Amino acid sequence: MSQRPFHHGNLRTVLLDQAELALRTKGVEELSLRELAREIGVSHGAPRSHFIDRKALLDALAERGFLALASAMRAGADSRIEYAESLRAAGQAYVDFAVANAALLDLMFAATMDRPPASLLAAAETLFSTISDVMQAGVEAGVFREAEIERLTLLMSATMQGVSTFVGAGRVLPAGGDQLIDDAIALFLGRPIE
Amino acid sequence: MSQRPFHHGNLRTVLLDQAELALRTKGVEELSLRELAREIGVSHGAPRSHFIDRKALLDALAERGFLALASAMRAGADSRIEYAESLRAAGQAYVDFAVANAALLDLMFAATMDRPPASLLAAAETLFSTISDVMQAGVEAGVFREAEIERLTLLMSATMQGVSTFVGAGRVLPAGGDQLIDDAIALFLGRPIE
DNA sequence: CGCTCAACTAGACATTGACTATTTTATAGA
DNA sequence: TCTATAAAATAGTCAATGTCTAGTTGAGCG
Repeated sequence: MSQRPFHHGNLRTVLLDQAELALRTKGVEELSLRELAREIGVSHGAPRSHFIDRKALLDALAERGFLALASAMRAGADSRIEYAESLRAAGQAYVDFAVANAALLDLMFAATMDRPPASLLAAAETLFSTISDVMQAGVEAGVFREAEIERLTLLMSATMQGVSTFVGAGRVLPAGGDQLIDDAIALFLGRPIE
Repeated sequence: MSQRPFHHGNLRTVLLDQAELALRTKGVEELSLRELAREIGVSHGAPRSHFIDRKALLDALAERGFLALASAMRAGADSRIEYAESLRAAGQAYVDFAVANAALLDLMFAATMDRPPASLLAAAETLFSTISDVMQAGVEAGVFREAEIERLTLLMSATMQGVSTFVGAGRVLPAGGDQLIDDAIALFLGRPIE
C-alpha cells in the first residue's frame, strides 16, 4: 500500500464526504465531479465507477441526508422525558440540520425528482416514519388523539420543512427558527403562543 | 420590420417566458441559456445584453415568481367575504402556484442565495407583506389578536411553504396539500382539525 | 442627415459531464 | 501458489455550456 495505491479503496465514501463539503460551501450548481476528483487526487473518470451520473451522486447525498436528519431527530426526541420537550427537541434538530446543511436540504426536497432510486425513497420514508413515531409518542403521552395523528404528522413535517426553508434562505435567523418551532408546537398542543 | 429584425425588441421578456416554460418542463439544471437563445432564434450571446449571468436570469425569474405568487394570493383572499374562507383561498392559491411552478418555487426559496439583487429582495418582501395583510385582516375579523400577528404570519408562511414543498416534491398529492392547508388554518383558528 | 449607443452577432476559450478503450490490482478458485 | 476474472481506476475524446471580447447593425435623437 504505497502512498498512492491504484485502488483508492474508499472512494465512494470519500467522494460523498467531499461532495457534502462542497455542497455546504459552494452550493449545488458549483459542485463539479471533476473538481471533486481533483481534490481527492483521482482521475476525472474515477467517480464513474461509483456513480454513473452526477445526479446519482446527488441522489446518494440526499439519501445520506435523510438518514442523518432522521437520526438527529430521533436523538433529539430521545434526549427528553417530558413529551412537549421531546417534541421541541426533535423540531430543533430539524432546524439545526437545515442551518448546517441548507443546500443539502434543498436537494432532499427538490421538486425536480424524476425517477428517484428506491434507496432514496426508502431513506425519505425513514425520516417520515421517525417523525411519525415522535408524534405517536404524543398519543401515549395523552396530548394527541390517535385519530388525528396522521394529519398532524404531515402538518408537523411540513411546518418544520417550511421553517427550515426560511432559515436556510436567511429569511429568518436560526434563533427565529427555534422560536417558530416553539410557536408551532404550542399551537399543536392547543396552547396560546404568546 | 422584416420577419427577423436585428433588434428583437422584446427579448428580455421573451427570454423570461421561455425560461419559465423550460423551468416547468425540464428543471433548473437543464435550463440552458444557449438553448433558450436557439429556441427564440437569436444568437447565443444575445441574452447577455439583458442578463449578465445565468444567475441573473434565474434571479429575474424568481422575482417574477414572488410577484405572481403575491398577486395570486391577494386575488384568492379578496375572492371571499368570510375571513376563514378568505384565509383558506389565500393558502390554496399558494399551493396551486407550487403545483404549477414547483421548480420556480425552489428557485425562489433556494438556500444558495448569495448577493440577491435589491429588486429580488423587494419582490420577496411584497409576497411577505401580502401574507401579512391577509393575517392582519384576521385581527379586524376578530379571530386573531394583534399581538400574535407577526409570529402567526411567519408561522403561516412557513407552513404554506412546507406544504408546497411536499406537494411539489410529490410527497403528497395536490388534494392532500389543500387538506393540509385546511388543517393548518383550523389549527390557527383554534378549532379541532377533524 | 449623421451620431451615438444599446442590442445583437460571431468567434474563441476553459470547463464540464459523459462515453470508451485500456491498464492495474484485488481476490477467489483450482 | 498460480491464474482467471472482474472491479476499480486511468487517459483520451467529444459535444455542450457559460462567459468573454471584438465587431456589426440599426433605432432614435439632436
